[in-house]
Amino acid sequence: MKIDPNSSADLSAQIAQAIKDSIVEGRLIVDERLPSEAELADQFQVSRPTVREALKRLAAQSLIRTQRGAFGGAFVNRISFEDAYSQQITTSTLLLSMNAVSFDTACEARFALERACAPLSARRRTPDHLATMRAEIVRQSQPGLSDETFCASDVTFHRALVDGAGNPVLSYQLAGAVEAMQPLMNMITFTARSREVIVGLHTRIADAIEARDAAAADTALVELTTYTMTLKDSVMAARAAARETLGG
Amino acid sequence: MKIDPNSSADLSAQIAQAIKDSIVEGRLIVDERLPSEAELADQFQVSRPTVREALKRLAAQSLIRTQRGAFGGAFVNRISFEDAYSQQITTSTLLLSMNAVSFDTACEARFALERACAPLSARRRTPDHLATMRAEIVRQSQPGLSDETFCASDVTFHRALVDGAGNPVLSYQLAGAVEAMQPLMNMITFTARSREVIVGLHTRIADAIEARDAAAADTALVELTTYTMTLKDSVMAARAAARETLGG
DNA sequence: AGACTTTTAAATGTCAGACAAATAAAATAT
DNA sequence: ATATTTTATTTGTCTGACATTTAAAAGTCT
Repeated sequence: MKIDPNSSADLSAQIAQAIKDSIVEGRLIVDERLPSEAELADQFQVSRPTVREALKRLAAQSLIRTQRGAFGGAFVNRISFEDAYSQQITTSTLLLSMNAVSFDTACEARFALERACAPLSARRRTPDHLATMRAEIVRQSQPGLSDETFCASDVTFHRALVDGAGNPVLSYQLAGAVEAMQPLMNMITFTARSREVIVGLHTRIADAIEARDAAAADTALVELTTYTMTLKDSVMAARAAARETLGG
Repeated sequence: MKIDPNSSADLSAQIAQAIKDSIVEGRLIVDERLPSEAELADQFQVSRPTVREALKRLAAQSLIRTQRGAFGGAFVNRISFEDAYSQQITTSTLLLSMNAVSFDTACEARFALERACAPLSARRRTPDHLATMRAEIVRQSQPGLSDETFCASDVTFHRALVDGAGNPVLSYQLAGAVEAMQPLMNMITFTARSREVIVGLHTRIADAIEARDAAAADTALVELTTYTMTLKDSVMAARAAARETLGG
């Protein structure tokens, strides 16, 4: 692990990259202890605060964890799905909220990925997954639900569908797509009528998953996609009209 | 933004979380300048090194960037797809390499997601995407290619297929799944015979995408999935047999 | 001998103060 | 008007110190 003191990059960034490379390429293995901060400072010929900044960069990516006290130190972390989930959700949310992505693009990606999970979910879902879906459908049918609650329930429903596939990698990938869409979905479920339609489609999806009927699940998902896009278009049109009225 | 000095968590972690929340929830917007390190230290009632550790955590997640000099400082970063890609790839690679995921699970996820892209790619692929796919097929047909080169080309081929869908969110999601699989794929393409079959299937996929035939592309992808799993099983069996011989 | 308590050493967490280096605005000189 | 120099601000880095945590080691009591 070498660093270049004359490089334009920060020393702490270079050190973090060097250690990261060691982890990714397997030179440092899970639960292995890194040298102490003082030793690292000595090895890289920098001060301890610089080493610490590098270690904090790695900790922020869940690549290491630190423990205080004698025989403490920095240890290579076995990255968990939970860690990966939350990173994924944060990144996806920011990508969408910073307007780098249109609603259409995000929506298309989300439903394309979800359709990929549906056949697997039809085959492998457990009674637990089904129970979650049914429970959320009941919740969504309650009158007077806030948009936030409705959409949170929507997310739970779809995550149960995805988790039903029994593939943690798919769950991890979809977590970002589904959760990040929630704020965007909030704005299109404000009428009782649109909620009714969504609940109806959710019921058809749950029925199909229960019957292990992949084709029916796919059909319902496609309809939900189409309906979501339609709703979004009408919301946009209504807003444009409102602006027109105000402007004129 | 408040922090609790008596909490068990590090001050720098708390500060990083507080600022992160401000960004995710929109109180800090893209390109907005954060207070200087000295001001932050004052606000949070901590020292500058502690503030710096917090900022480095955020920089590691591409949430902020820093600039030296007068009128420099820390600015909220507009997260780019490139940043998101590389984070995604690192996380996925680590998840797989740390053995949290079996080959079967990773493979299933990868091809399920890829099948989700294929119909979109058949509809929207540009001549550029097709040209990349064809070029990589030619490369893969060359004799004497190293496993690494063959698999790197494989990744490029599949990324062209995915990018053909013209949906950056899908490309971003798939980047992790496809790239992270590469090291695992390396071990199953060591015979000329298996490469021939893979190239044949790639050709069928490219043909289908060129003809905008989504169904044919899907069929070929399914066959590629099956074949990949078969190859992996035979590799595993061969290894087990080799161990048996050595052990007996 | 065994169980409990105290000591100790090592490591991270935090702080204070200083200087270096970069950078853009402001002031100055041409 | 342009080019150069100065200056103030801010991040990057270093040194040295102390606080806190922790587990092993040593000591003490039964």
